[in-house]
Amino acid sequence: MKPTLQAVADAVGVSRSTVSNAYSRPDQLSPALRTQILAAARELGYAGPNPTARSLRRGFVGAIGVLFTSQLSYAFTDPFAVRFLAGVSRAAERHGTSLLLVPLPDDPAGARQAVENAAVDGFCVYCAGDESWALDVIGDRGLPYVTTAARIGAGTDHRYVAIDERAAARSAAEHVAALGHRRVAFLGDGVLPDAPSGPLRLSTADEVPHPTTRGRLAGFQDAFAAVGVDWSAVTLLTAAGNSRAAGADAVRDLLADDAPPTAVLACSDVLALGVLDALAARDRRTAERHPVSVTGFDDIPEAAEAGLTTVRQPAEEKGRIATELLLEPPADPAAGQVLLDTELIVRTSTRPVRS
Amino acid sequence: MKPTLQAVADAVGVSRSTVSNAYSRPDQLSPALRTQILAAARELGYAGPNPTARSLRRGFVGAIGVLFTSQLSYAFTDPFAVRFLAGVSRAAERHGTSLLLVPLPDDPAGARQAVENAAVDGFCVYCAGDESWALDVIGDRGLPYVTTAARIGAGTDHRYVAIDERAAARSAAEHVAALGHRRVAFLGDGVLPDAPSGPLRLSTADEVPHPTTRGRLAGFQDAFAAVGVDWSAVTLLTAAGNSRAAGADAVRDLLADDAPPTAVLACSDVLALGVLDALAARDRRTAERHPVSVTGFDDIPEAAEAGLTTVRQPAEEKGRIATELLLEPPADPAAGQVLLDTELIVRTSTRPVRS
DNA sequence: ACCCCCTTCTGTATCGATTCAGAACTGTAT
DNA sequence: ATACAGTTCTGAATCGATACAGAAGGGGGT
Repeated sequence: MKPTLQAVADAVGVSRSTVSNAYSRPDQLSPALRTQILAAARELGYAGPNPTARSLRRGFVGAIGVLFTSQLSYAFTDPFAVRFLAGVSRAAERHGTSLLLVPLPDDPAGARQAVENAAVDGFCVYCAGDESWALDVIGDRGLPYVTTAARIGAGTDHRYVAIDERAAARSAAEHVAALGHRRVAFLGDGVLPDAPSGPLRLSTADEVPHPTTRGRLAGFQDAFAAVGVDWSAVTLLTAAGNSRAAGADAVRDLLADDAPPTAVLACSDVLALGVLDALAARDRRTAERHPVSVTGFDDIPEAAEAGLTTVRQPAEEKGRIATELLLEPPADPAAGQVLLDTELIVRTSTRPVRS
Repeated sequence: MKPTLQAVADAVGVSRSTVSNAYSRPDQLSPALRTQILAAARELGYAGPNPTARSLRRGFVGAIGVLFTSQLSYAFTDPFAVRFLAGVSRAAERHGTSLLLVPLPDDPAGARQAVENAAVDGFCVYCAGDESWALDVIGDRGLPYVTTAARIGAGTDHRYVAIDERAAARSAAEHVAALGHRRVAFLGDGVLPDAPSGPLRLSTADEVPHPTTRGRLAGFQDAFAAVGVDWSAVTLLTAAGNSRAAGADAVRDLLADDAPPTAVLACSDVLALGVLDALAARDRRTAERHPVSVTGFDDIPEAAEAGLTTVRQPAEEKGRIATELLLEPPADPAAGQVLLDTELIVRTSTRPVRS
C-alpha cells in the first residue's frame, strides 16, 4: 500500500496539516521542518499528495476536457482537427492545464455518461456533428464550455470562436461561378445522417441538420442562385464520413456520367482531396473530355501541395482562442463571441469552364 | 451551489447509499424507486455523481496519462507523433478510457510536479528526450507505465513497444553505402543537449545521451564502418529541434562547402524533409554539380510525396499496442516487451554516387 | 515583568461520493 | 405458526487530502 499524507505526518511526528503545507504552502512552515518532512516522504516512498483527493478538496482539477462530437480517433485523422488541437495544447501549456480527451461511445447513453464522468474544470467542444446534448450535460454539471460554432438560441454569454460559414462558402462558390461554371455539385459530409455516399435530393439547405454543413451548403447556393443556377439544378452529394476515401466514393458514379458537373464544391479539404483522387483515377480520355474544377474548405497543409483552391480558416488560432476563452473568460461577454476571418486561396484546381 | 447526492437523497427521503446505487448499481434497488430518484435528481438539476469524489472513493480514475518528454504542442507538429496518438486514442476508445495529455513546463521542478499531479491510472510515455526522471516519479506513485523504448537497466517486467533502432538505421545506411556513397553526414535532433544547429565533433555515438538518437547514429556508423568509412570521416550534424526548419538550418552551411557530402542520413523524416528543402533552395548550378542523397526515418505521409527514402516504422500500431499493454497487461512478462518490425522504403531521394 | 504581535504548528470540519455489513420487510416452504 | 431465503434499503466507516480558526512559543518594546 502506498503511504498517505498521514503516514508521513506520523513518521515525522507532526500533524497532517503541516505535511500538506510542506507541499502546497511552503511559506506556512519553517524551511528546516519542510526539508525534514520532504526527506521523510522520500524515505517512505511518498510521491506527493494524491491528485484526486486534492482535486476533491480544492474543488478544481487543473484539466479541461476536449470533446469531439464524433469518434475521438477521427480527430487525429483530420489534419484540420489536429491543427486545432495543436492550438488548444499551446494555450493549455501556457496555463499549466492538462487536456482530457474524452472518447464518446456510439450509444447515446454511454456518450452522455462519458461527459458526466469526465473530471475536468470545463470543456472545449469541437463541433463536428450534433453536440447540443453534450452542451446540455455540461451545463447541468455547472461547468463552463466554449464551442467552435455559435449555438442557436444560446444566450449572449455563450462563448464561441467560429467563422461565418455561409459567407466563407459563398466566396468559394462565387469564384467558381465567375469562372463560368454552371453545372456544379455540392459535396458535404453527412449531409443527412446515415445517408450512404452519393447523390441526394433536398428541397433546401435548411433541411441539413449539422449547422456547419448547412451553412456551407447555403453559402454555395447563395452564390449560384445569384447567377441564375437554381438549387434544383445542382447535384447534392453526401459522403459517409469526412475522409479522402469517402469523398472519392461520393463522386465516383457521378464522374462516370455522360455529362458530369464541371465543378465540385466540397465542404472540407479532405473530401475535396478525395474528389481529386477520384478524378486522377479516371482514364486519360475521360479526363480530357470532362475537366472538373474542385474547391475545398479549411486549407490543410496537403491542400497546398495538391494545388487545391480552398477557403482558409485559421485552425491553430481557433483552438488557441477557444481555450483562452475558456480559461480566462473576458469580462465583456461580447468579447466571448469571436468570428475569425477566412480567405479564399485560389490555386490550380479551379479553372475557367471550357467554352 | 450544485446539489449533491445528499440533496437528492433528502428530497426523495432515502439514504445517500440508495441514491448512489441508483446511479452505479441499478440492480441494488427497485426499478420504481430508481425511476423516482432519477426524476428527483433531474428536478433538482443534479447531473450525476461528482467524478472526482467517485474516483477518490473507488480508487481509480478511468483515464491514462500521455506524456511527451518535450513540448506538448510539439506532439501535434510531428506527423509521426500524431499517428502514434491516433493509435493510442483508438485503443483507449475501445476501453472507454480517457486520455490526459499533460503539458510539461520547461523547468524540471515544474515538470516533476506535473507528473505527480496528474489524476490518471497509468502512463503511456512517448520517449522523445530524457524521460527517466518521469518514469521514476510514475514508479514512486505506484502507477503502471509503458514506454516507446526499452529502458536501460529496467527489470523484465518493464513493458515497452519499440523497434531495433540500431538495426533499422543500419539498413538505411547500408543502402546508401551500397550506392557508393563514402563522404556522408549524419543528422540528428539534439545530438548533444543545447548544442546549436550545425556540425559537431564526437568521438563515438555512445556519447549521445538520447537513446533513440544514439541507437540510430550507431546504426549509421555500423554500416559505414563495414565499408571502411571511419567515424572520424563522417560529418556529424545536430539540429535544434525536430522540425523541418531545424533540419534545413543544420545542413545549410555544409551544403555551401566546396566538397559537401554526397549523402545525408537523418534521424527523422521531418529533419530529412528539411534537408530536401535546403537542397531545393540551392542555385541550379550547385545542385547539378553536387547532388546529395537523403534518407529519413519513420515514413510519415509527407515522405512518400517527397520521394524520400526512409525507414518505415508502424506509428499507429506503436501507439495502439503501447496502450493495450498498459490497459491489459499480458500475463507473461515477456509479452510485455514488444519489438516492431521496420522496413526500408527506397524512393527517389537516394541515388548512386556520381562516379 | 507585562503585553502584544508574529511565526509556526495543530485539530477539526469538510470536499462528495462508495462500500459493506446488517436491518427491515416480503413471501415461501415446512 | 416458524424458520428461511431473498430483496430492498440504511448507517457508519472510509477514500486522501485542504482550509481555517486557534493554540503554543519566541521576541521586541515599554
